[in-house]
This record gives sequence, structure tokens and C-alpha cells, in this order.
Amino acid sequence: MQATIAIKPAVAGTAPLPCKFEVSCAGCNFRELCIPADVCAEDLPQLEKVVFARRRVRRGEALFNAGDEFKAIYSVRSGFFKSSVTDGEGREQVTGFFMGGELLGMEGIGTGRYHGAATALEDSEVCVLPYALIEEMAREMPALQHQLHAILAREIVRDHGVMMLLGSMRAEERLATFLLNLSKRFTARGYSRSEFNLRMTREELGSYLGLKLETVSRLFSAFQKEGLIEVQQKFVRIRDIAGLERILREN
Amino acid sequence: MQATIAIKPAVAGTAPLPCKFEVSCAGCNFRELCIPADVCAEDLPQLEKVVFARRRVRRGEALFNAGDEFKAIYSVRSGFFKSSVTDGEGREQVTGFFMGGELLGMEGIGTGRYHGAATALEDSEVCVLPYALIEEMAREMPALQHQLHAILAREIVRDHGVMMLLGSMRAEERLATFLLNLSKRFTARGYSRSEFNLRMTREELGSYLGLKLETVSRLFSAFQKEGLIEVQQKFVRIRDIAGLERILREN
DNA sequence: CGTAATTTTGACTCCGCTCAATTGGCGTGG
DNA sequence: CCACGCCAATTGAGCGGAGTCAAAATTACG
Repeated sequence: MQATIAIKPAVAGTAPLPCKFEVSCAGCNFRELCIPADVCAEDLPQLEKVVFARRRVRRGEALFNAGDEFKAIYSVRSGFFKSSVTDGEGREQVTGFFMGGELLGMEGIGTGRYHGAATALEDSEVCVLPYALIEEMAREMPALQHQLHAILAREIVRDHGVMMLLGSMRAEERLATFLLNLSKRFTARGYSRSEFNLRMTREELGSYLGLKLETVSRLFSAFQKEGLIEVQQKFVRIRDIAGLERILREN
Repeated sequence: MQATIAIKPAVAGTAPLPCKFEVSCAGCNFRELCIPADVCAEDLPQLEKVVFARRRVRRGEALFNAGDEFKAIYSVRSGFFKSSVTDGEGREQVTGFFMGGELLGMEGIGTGRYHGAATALEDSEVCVLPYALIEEMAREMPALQHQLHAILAREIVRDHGVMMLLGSMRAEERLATFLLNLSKRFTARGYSRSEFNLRMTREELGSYLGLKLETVSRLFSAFQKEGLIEVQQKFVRIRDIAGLERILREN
């Protein structure tokens, strides 16, 4: 269930993060989900010069915080992240969860500073994509340029989906939607479609879904009682995908 | 209150929409809000070749619909739009409202099709920015490239604000936030900060705010009773901005 | 001017929140 | 290894905010 990708360790005594690793987009599991998608084979070596470093982030640590200077976009190499924004009154809203191949930090392009924060929910590793270099290379590689635009647009589409969820759905529809979405993303990465460990707490999930943690907990219990899922703390097994989909159908 | 920008009418008998107009970004009121921002003076003439047409959209008409082929980004020249997405069960979620200088349709870049719809809420006019041309020119004009990225990133930041609103705020906070936001945007365009006509129905506003139309109506009445605003149907006068801000403070 | 659409308002309901107590899991240190 | 403490998760009881249903008022528009 864990992403166990063997990483060449950094040489002992090297500079602090970000450290330089041997990196190969060509051999990366997430190639077609990440920036290199659609970039043709002969351009790949050049792209790999851009993805010049990886960075480890331990569970609970921030990849970046709101207000930090924007220098890079990050691609999740392994592990799991949440992104969140905080308003003037200190309320935190979780805006998304990110797993292998998904990109974080694009929001900073406009202002030169990250707008929200990204936090590792388990020990993780990311590829560092320095924005200045990406931008420069995009001018010479139309496929990269287009892919970058597509990634930004995809994030907008994703956000609109969340707005639909928060604005139009009832609590149980929100959780069903979330479980189905998570299942799909795990499947796309070669994990089980029906069994996984949640990396976030009930509170973080509640924030994302616009619900209180108690409501999330109650919904999990209710879904279990109806035979839709099995839950035990962070572990979830989906027993009836069609049943979850039916929750969305019936209004 | 109305944006009354004189437009050279298209020659009678020309081709159907989009029609060719005389266009000048240099002289546009929304220059610094739109794509041309930061594009230096000598590059402007070239950019104006890209913004090759305008298109009129009458009240109630769609600028584009979900699933339409993505060919252009649109900049609102005059009028007012809503954007919305519809899910499998036919539920509509309003994802935003757009006024002069704001951009619509970026979401289509990734898939080649618009993901949601954009509908004029009053007789409107947009500048048509053919995406293929923009993309091409961005390769030669770093400022344009950066501006395009910034615009996409700004939309993501905006969406995160809406997620905060929908996920963490109570009904009256949502409406107060909306009114303050609208006031700020009108102010930035030279209109009154405190008096304006809403272009959307209570139902559309409710969809955007994740509320039912009756709730929106009741909140307007309650705000009026508290002396925060005056409302009469679509007309709104803000009487106490600090009072609206206080609603957000007191959680 | 008449009809439809939108908005307002009221009465009642119920979903999700609040407050509170309990249970369970897990790491740490005796 | 077990006891302790801490944090996460579960569960219950009661409440309240927003939804639902319904009717009336107002406005828009052909």
C-alpha cells in the first residue's frame, strides 16, 4: 500500500535541502501525470536538467507556507500532502490532497508568493521544478508550454469540482464523492481501488468537505452500517462502489 | 452605473460572430486588469493583432457551454457574466461572476473543451483572445507569457477563496464577504463603492454562496433591518462597510 | 396591460453542529 | 513489558441554522 520507490541517498555531508539527486523523468512512474507528459523523447533530457533536485519533507512539515517566496512548483514523488489556506481570522480551509505525480504551488506564479500552505501528511519526497527555468524552457518547447498551461487549467477544473461539492451536495454525498475520487486516483497509480489508508485526520477531511470532524466520523460509521465500506480508524475498504455512486444519483 | 463604452458597430452584412472591430488595448479601460498588463508599449501593437475580434452576447445567452470546443479565452469588455458547472445529476453550481477586464474560459486549455458554461447576465461584449495565437506569441514575449500564467494562477487563488467561503463560513458571513468583494471590484473600475445593481438573481447568488434563494433573500432583509445595507430587489446600497467587515471578524 | 418570473415572508422541519463523555491507538519512559 | 499520557476517533443528547413548502407581493417583460 505504501509507495516504496528506491531513492539513491544523498551523499553524506552535502548541502541542506534541496539536495541534488540522480533524477530521471523518463523512468518515473508518474511521467504521464506530471510535467513531462507529451514532451517528446528527445526533449526529455533537457527537461530533466530543469527538474534538478528532490526534497524530502517529513510528516507534519511544511513544503511551503503562505507568504513564502515563490520559486518552484513541486511534483509529489512519494507520500501525501494537504494544501490549505488561512483567512484573516485564522480559519484554516483544506483546499486539496495530493499524491504521486500531482503538482503543488502553482498558485504562487501571479504574486511571487505562495498563497496557501502545503503540508506533508506522511514522510514524503517531491521533485523541485524551479519556476524561472520552467518558464524559460517553455518558450523553446511548445509541448512543455502547453503542458504547463494544461496543468494550471486542470487545477482550476478540480477547484470547480470542489466548489460543486461544497455548494450543492449534502454531507453524505460529499463523503461518497471523496471516497470515489480517492479510489480512482489510487487505481490510476497502481494501488488497490478498494483498500487504502487515509492519510488525513477526520478534522482535515472535515475541513476539506466543509463538515465538522464529528459529522465525518458519523458518516463513516453510517456507511459501514449500510455495508458500503469498512472503516477502522485510518483504514478504509470500499465494499460497494455502486452503492456509493447511488448516493450521488439519488439527489 | 452601466458601462457605456461607445463601440464602432460592425459593418452591416459582415460575417456572423465573432465580428471584427477596431480594437485598442492601449486605450482600454481594463488594460491593467487584462492580458496586456505588464506588456510594454512597443509590444502592444503586436498584442492587439491577437485580440482580433469582439463578440456581443445578449442577456441570457451563453458565451460558451460546457463541452464546446475550446478556441479562445474571453475578456469581459462590458457587461456581466456568470460561470457555472453542471454535474452528472444536472445540478448547477455557479462558480463565479465576471465583470469588465476579467477573463473567462481558461479552464478549457487542458482538455480542448470548456469544462463549464459562461452566460451573460446582461447585454455584454467580450474581447476574443484566440488561444493558439496567445500561446504562440507568449513564446516570443516573456511578459505576455508571465501574464498569462499569472492570470491562470489568480483564478486558482480566487477559487481557493470561494472554497474557504463555502467550507468555513456561515450564511451571513458568506453574503457579507460577497458584498465586500463586489464593492471592491466595482470601486476598482471607477464605479461607486457603495451603490450598485446586482445582475444575478437570488437563485444564482444562492448557488454561488452555497445557499437557497430564500436564505439569500432573508439575509438581505436582515442586513437591511440591522442598518448594514439598503436593498430593493436588485439595487443594493451599502450603508456600513465596517459593520459588514465586523460580521467576518466575529467569526 | 396581463402573464410569468422573481422576490419576500411565514411556518415548520431536519440536517449538521455543539457540547460532552468515552473509547481506542500509539509512542514514551519507568 | 506495561502504565501512563496524549491525541484521534467514536458516540450520544440536544440545539439551532438553513432548508422546505407554501403563499403573497412585487417587478419585469412581451
